Amino acid sequence: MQSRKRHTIREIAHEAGVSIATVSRVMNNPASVLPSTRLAVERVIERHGYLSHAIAVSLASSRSLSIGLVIPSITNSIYASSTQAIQGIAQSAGYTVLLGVSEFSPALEEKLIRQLLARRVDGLILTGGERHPTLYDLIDGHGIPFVVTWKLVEESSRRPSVSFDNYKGGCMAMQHLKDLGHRKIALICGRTEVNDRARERRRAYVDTMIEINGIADLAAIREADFEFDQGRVAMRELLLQDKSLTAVFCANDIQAIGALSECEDQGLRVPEDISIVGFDDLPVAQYTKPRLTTIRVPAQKMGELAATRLFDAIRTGAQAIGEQLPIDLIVRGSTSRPRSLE
Amino acid sequence: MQSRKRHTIREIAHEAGVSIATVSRVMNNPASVLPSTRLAVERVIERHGYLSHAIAVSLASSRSLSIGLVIPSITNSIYASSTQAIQGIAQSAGYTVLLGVSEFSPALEEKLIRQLLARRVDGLILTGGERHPTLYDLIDGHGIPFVVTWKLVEESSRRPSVSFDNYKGGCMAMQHLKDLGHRKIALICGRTEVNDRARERRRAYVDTMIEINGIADLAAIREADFEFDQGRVAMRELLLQDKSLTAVFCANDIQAIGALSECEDQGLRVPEDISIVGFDDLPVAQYTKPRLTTIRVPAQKMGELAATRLFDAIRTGAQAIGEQLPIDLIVRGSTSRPRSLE
DNA sequence: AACTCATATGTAACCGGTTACAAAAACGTA
DNA sequence: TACGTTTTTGTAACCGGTTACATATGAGTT
Repeated sequence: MQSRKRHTIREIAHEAGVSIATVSRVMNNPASVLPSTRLAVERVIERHGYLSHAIAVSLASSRSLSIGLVIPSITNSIYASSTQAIQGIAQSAGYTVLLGVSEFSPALEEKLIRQLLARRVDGLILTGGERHPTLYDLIDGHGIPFVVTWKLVEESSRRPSVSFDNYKGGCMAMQHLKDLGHRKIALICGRTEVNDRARERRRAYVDTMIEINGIADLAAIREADFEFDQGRVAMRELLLQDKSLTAVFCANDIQAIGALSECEDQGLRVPEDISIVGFDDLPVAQYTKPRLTTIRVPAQKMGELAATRLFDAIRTGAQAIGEQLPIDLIVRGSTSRPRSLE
Repeated sequence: MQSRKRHTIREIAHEAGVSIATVSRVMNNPASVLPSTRLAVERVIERHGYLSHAIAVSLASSRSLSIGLVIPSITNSIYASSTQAIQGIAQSAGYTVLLGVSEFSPALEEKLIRQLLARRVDGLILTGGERHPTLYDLIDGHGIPFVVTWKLVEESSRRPSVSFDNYKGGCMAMQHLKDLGHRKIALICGRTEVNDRARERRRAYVDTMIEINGIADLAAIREADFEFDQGRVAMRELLLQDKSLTAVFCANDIQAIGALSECEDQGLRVPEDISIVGFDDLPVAQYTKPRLTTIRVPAQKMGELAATRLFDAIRTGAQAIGEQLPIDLIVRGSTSRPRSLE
């Protein structure tokens, strides 16, 4: 059908015996062209398998029809599901998603954001709210809308976030353990120095521990990467350190599953000997043994809403509108009253 | 620092008192500019937070510095890990990844590929090998290199694939069950009409069953989506239908975990009462109870190699070079000899 | 001083579209 | 038939860079 040579609008126009403007119209606003002309042009386009040069279109029209998405990781399936949702909305709006993965590195994230701005994305979806103010200035300077996900940002900051409250979620998890009667609770979470979501959850842990015991023992905190094995190792260390532990709050399900597995390997029964609460409610949390008590976060919904709000902002030219989404404690089989209270 | 107004190379040039060509050189080939001039220009660039307009750069230089990646799903973490690998390689080569998610729909996939071609990606990474020949013609017509992943394509087809052999993997899994002494084996797999990987694995099942029993019972095959719950439902149906089943080959780990959970709920012990083999070796396969016997596929390695080969092809202008990657049977706790042979 | 040659910079055509505006064609009406 | 309107099409400036080529500058040689 199509030959090796790349076709341009001028060639199509010439062959159809019309001007380039007419070809452009046929592609963008067919109703504005006489049906007979349109048909003739369409035939030529079809015959050559002509696809308009989206880059040239972007340059000329100064709309890129693309948005940038920066996430810390894809393999952590919790980000995958919001990404998938964003992707779906963007796709059906005719937008392409330019993906950046920051691997939890602020420097890399900044580089990616610059790259995306250089590509003149029409909008930006970011993960987490913590970054250097000049980076926000840079984004503002380009006058493109953005929304922050996975991290609630105060209204007043003028940085719209479509997210849930990580601190609140952490409190719900901890409160659950407290209500069950646990006092000796440890924490396994992500690396707070590069992850403001983990930091919020950790803050919830600390505050609740102070509420319970008047003091929070920092030695009962383990920070690690989002991998099953890291959860396992952290759990092992905690058990070694304090035999009297009755519960662990794992600030994400991946680490919780690792911890769960370690307990089992050590002959500890969950929840009889030790209770475990996760965070995220990954699909797999219903398939562990026992099933995981966890905090359900609306990852997919958040992705959809973030994308929707971003497109609204792109359309109206105003700033995106943030929103706080609800979260739930999902009680399953991995938590119960501690032994001593049975 | 930077004002609301967008800056162009001409403004920078004017302010630095040089020509636009010089600014362009400072950005692309600093060594070709006198240090004093360069410094002056860089200062102006810095002061305004100027980022060159990547779209204009692409148009003028006819390189987009982007590649397209089309996958059927992100949430299935097996695609996530190859995607992450591709992303990493691309990023460090200064390329941006344009992501398309086809949701296992051939029509949507075609639309996405057209969109990516229109955006003039410098190369394309596709998932699976099966698509309409005219679509391949379209890609060839644009003269850009591509590589197929997740599906081995015959050398002769001139469609380079960086992949492993799904059929072989299926045979390894089935052979394992056969060697253990199983005869009544069921299959749970993906939807073969839209997934050529599932089709290959299914073919392996059928061939091995014929090898074992002289015939393959199609009633023992369940096709479903990649979700835990679908694996569970399929397993339930199979158990209802044939009590004498001693093993199930689940052509992916997600469904295998669902099936495992269903067995447990029904009071069947794995592997004593029933053996289960998965496929993919997701990280979580080591965290089920019992741990999952499965086929390890080199998802990450495949992503890295696919990207590397694609960039080689982009650089040389030749077609990409395919490669077959090895796979392994990982025997864990979910398989054993059937009861009758104990 | 005159001439070469290498290096640094500038000029302008070009990449492939969009779109404001002008021109032409078609239509309705007095 | 002539004229004002509306509809359809064409012309050309523009989007913001790259890059081939031309020109200017300066060092080195005789």
